[in-house]
Amino acid sequence: MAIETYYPFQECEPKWRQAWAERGLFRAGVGDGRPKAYVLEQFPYPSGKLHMGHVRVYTIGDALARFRRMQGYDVLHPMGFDAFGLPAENAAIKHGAQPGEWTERCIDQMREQFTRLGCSYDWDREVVTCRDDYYRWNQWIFIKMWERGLAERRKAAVNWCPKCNTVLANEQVINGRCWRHEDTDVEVRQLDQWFLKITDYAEELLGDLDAKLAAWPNLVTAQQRNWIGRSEGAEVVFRVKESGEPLPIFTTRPDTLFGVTFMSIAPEHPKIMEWIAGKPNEAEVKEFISRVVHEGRESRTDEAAEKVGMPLGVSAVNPVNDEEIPIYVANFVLMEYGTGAIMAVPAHDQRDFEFARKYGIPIRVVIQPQGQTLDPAAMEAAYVEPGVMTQSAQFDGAASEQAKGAITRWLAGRGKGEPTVQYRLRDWLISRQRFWGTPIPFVFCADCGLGPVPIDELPVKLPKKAEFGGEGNPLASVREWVNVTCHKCGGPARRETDTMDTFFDSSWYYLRYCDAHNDRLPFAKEAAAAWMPVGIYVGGKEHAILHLLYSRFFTKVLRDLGLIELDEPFARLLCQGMVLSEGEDPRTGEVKMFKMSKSVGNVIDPGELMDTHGADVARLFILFASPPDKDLEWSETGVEGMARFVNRIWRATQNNLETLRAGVAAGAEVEPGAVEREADRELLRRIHETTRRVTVDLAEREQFNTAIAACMELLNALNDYPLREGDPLGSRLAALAMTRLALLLAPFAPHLAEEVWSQLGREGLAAEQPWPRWDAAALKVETVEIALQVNGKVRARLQVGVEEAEASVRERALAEPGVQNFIDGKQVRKVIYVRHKLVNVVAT
RNA sequence: GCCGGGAUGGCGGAAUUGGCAGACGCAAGGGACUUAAAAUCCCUGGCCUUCGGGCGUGCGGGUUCGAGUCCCGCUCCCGGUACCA
Repeated sequence: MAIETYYPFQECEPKWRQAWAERGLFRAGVGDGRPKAYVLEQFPYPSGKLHMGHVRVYTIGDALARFRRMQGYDVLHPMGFDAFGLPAENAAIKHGAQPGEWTERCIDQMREQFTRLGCSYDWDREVVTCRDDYYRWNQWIFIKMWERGLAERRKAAVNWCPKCNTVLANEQVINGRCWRHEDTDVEVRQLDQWFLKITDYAEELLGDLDAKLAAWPNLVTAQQRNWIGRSEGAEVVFRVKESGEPLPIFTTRPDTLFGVTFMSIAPEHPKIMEWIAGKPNEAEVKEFISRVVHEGRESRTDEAAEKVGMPLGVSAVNPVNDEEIPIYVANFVLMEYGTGAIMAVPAHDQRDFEFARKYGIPIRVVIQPQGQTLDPAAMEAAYVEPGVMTQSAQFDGAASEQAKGAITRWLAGRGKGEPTVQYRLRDWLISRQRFWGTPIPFVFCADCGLGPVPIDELPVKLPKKAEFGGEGNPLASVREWVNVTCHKCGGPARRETDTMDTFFDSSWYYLRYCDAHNDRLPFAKEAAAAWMPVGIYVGGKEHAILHLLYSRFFTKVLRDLGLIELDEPFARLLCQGMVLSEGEDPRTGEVKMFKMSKSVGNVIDPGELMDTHGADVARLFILFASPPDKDLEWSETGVEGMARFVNRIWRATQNNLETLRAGVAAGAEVEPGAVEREADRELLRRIHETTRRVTVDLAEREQFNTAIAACMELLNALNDYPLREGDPLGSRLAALAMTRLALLLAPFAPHLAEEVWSQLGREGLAAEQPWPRWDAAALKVETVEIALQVNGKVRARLQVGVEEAEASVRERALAEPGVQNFIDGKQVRKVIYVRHKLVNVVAT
């Protein structure tokens, strides 16, 4: 009989995908009372092509979903497309197509690739954000937010990317540059824009990180904590000497108030122009401000940038001691944070210190380090640590940490200040001057002003066609779309042409999956309650702030709108690492591991990989090569090694097909009590041990690499097992091992699992089998090998009975020649006994 | 600077609660089969060694009978973030 040496994945894989589809195995919520589980991966932008990073996330998610399904859960494992956004619009400009047509083509291609990878999605629930049956609910939610005062249009200094031709959210500005255009500095413009008041939720977003997201990676919660940036301090009301008007500042160091020797305010501060109008220094100050502002935010906010300023010729009065101090305009003060004005304490703040030295402003020490005395003239840097209060009137001698509260209370008692909390988090700017997004459903009427489109007129659909490539937002040039009649007065009105940030779309899509076809609401409350929260969410850490923070915000808003009863959307979060491969740095020529990218020339195409080795080898390799949260180093030889593993399984099946089938026919279940021979017991123990390890790795640890390693060990054990002709128990055992291996591999290599399952003559599909259980009785051994140590070093080993008494083990251990040699001539001080592990003899 | 993560053979990585470091795989060397190669199968392998043993998880200390694992102090690497008052 000719034996097939290679697993014929080309024939097997499509066959099993069809079988799954026909059985409808992946449909969720078919109402049979099984417990529910929600496994979700971040949906992709439909570029048209899966890259290796996609393969990694979706393989991880699919393995978890398949596992839970076999465990008996009713699993919701959906997929969709984050389909609005600039690339489609750029493609439209480049190829002369409409963004919608281009996007739908890409979606078809990607859906095909997902299927080819063997992903077990419930496609009935597909969500595509650029279709009006989805984005109408964006508009609906937006209007509900507006009604609650959570969405508003206002004039503000906003970030503008000249390449995207649109504004950006704060979260989309990285080091002063556009998140999509690393080479493009963001400009600041004063514009009327739509904001979502995420700052209203700052405290809850922060608090729930600790209270409810203990199962999230530290990396993500820490980044969110930083981003929200809560600072406790005090608002202190200084007064302008000349006019008496209040000039509040925010500080986290009220303990240093007596050391204030000047004040700095932001160049954009609205008071400046009032103060200098008609003064001799007016031209000079204006020139300075103009220079600083034009210098650009990027260089101005660089910490290394020189601190420069200019006195305004106006003084402030310090509320703690009525001292008059000069007010400077300074380049490093930000208008957006606090009040745009800061009290300056050169002795205890490094920036103020540098500034004071540069402009000859006095430095007054008000906090002394324990047991030392600082001399302002000799200081080389500000002293920023806590210490003992000095030169601070009645607070002298107190610990500075205590004085913070004391001084704040003193101020509050006199109406000169109060404790406050500042956040770094800014409101979310969500309007974009682009075509390919959800139209913001508002209308401007010259008489009635700004108003929402009535709910029953939603969706406001994008026009089917627009002209791309011209100036500005293409939407604005579609006259018949823009010009409408006001629903209040019937007069002429104009649609808002801004569209929503695509992060709006992705902030609630996971809820839509719960009830994807609802045409009355975004989703029914009961449907969301049935599935939410997402049990495990798999995705990249690049969304640690953006998408994950916005989604948390939306969940809380939707809760407050009464749509759900849920505080946090994602119970667990798994952030997978990047896929790297060897490449050559285009600049330095250095050869090392890089993230796959065209510029480095180290991209591996998943399509080609699946052509060569099949989907299962791709899946297995990507899960095996590295733990999921670490970066993965691509290795062609590693992939080949995985193909060898798959072929070994195949051969182990084919070489003994008759025997294995006979074993299956005879009932491939073997009770632990029924085995006598050592080799049989060993194989049975291995089967159960592997079951245990794979189950624990999947259920509790999300460690696929060790789970697959365990499967490899089981195969090795089976290959070493002396399977003989005419040994019914042996053939049943081997059949059990092989069928078990198929089931344990089913989450990782689903096609292969089906093929082995069916080759061995088992009924049904592997994917619908219950997840195997392990039997503790089969894990039992009669003897274990323990280590014998002398002074902590292993000197011998000993086989001991599992039930053997401690005294007996101690006695035999001491009698071992390997131990005796090392305690000879020494005195035994102590003998440590650890059951089933070791005996350690302490001798000197 | 601050926050988070890491450092284990030639390489990717294991070690689940403080208990035999290096599972599993890759690469390597040797052998079998073959006219030959590929494929496959078998064997070897942390380093050093005077073959007794010694040394080994980034470095230096500590706790412990025992430390990759816990504590203190460093170094380096990766990621995030930063004139945030």
